[in-house]
Amino acid sequence: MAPLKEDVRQPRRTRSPRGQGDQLREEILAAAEEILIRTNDQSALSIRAIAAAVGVTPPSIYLHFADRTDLVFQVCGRHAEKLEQAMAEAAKGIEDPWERIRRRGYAYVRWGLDNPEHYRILMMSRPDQTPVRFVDERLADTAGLVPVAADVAAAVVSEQVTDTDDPLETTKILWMMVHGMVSLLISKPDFPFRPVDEMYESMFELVHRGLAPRN
Amino acid sequence: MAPLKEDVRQPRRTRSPRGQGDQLREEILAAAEEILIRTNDQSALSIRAIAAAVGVTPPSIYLHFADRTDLVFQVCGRHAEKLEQAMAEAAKGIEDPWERIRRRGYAYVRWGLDNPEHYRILMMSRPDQTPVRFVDERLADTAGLVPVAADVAAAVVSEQVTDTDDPLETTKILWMMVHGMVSLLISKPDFPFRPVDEMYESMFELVHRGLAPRN
DNA sequence: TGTACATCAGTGAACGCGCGTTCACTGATGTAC
DNA sequence: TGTACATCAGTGAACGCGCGTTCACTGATGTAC
Repeated sequence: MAPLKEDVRQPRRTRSPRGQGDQLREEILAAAEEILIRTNDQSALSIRAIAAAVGVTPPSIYLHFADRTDLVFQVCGRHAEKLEQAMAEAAKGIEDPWERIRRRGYAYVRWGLDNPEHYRILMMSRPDQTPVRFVDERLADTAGLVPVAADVAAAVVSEQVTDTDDPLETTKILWMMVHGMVSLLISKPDFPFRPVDEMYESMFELVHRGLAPRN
Repeated sequence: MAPLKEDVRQPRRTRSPRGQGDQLREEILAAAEEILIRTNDQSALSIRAIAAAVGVTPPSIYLHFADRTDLVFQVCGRHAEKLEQAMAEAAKGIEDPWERIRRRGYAYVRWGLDNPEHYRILMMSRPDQTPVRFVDERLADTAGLVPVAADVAAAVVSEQVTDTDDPLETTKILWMMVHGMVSLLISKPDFPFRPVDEMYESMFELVHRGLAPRN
């Protein structure tokens, strides 16, 4: 075992003025965020490491979070919102349902690749290491499934998609596909894949043809 | 932290006769296997837990494995072979390339769901926690990509598939899709998915239509 | 205006845990002479 | 046939590590009277 410990201890933080105790809370979340991005390793997110990064002692963390799990989950939550936002942003102003789906999917893939460790916690972790709201049906909102399902339904109406399946179920299949792309790229960074954009277009094209009505 | 430690310590193992030292090696791998299946948790696979399960002291492990990583990777290796075998088995005796692809894909999904923690180690872990041979291009053999690519090529020849793309690249897309299905089902066991078989058929049908030539 | 007191935002030291790994050893069994 | 010796398959005790968490405390700041 390497006994090395990259110590990013900050100088001791000056105490918050009375009434502004919640400020530390924000700093803790920000530091956790930063550690996650820098190390790309969830296990580096220890109470002690965070405390050191903030410039505070470990017990201080407990003034704002019940335990480590609570803290990690809150970090997650913040990012899940960003994923949703990214997807919504991508579809904004676009009318064509297929194009909306395409863009949302791409935004999903991009977000995952840009935030690999967040994506890993949210979507690739053991269920007991994932916030409750990301394990069951409530996930549907978070993963942005519902809006996509609406687009699929709209595509059915405009006869761009065959009416063979429940839109939400079709959406889950699409989710699996983009998830497969993101997670494989994250887990196998050295595998000779083509550039993401190309692969995404190939996959989307395939799906497009697969769902389009036969003429 | 729960101070509980499920102790599955076995009675002390009787020493192997002279010349049969390698027997312990097999017992260690078997015990590791068993722990992985029982706990479904890679982190439960500690040197100490394995030693306890075999009925031997921790240092004995080092008589047969360089370190923990070595051990875990060897456990992986064994299972990767089984995955390959399962896929080969599934296609045996089938002539139609598409049907071969369909069966191989299904075998892949099934194997992953039947061996979730093995699948997790092989395909969903951080690259530095995965055996070297499963991170780069050598993976292509292991994940069973090459035979599938051959089937895709055969399908192109028999005009069941449009000749738009490199068969191996198409296969990688297919891999992403089945991987997405397996890994999402593993990570989100409480999410309301339809039964695997149904989902797999939906997905395969979509792919089938997507790759088939327009008539 | 002065002072006792409550509150707030933390600190310091310690707890017990499981972990991978090392090192010197032991004791049975086979082999050479 | 007897005995010294090498080898083999392990053991026992300890190392130092980082971890989450608890507990009694401190010292500045505001508030009540």
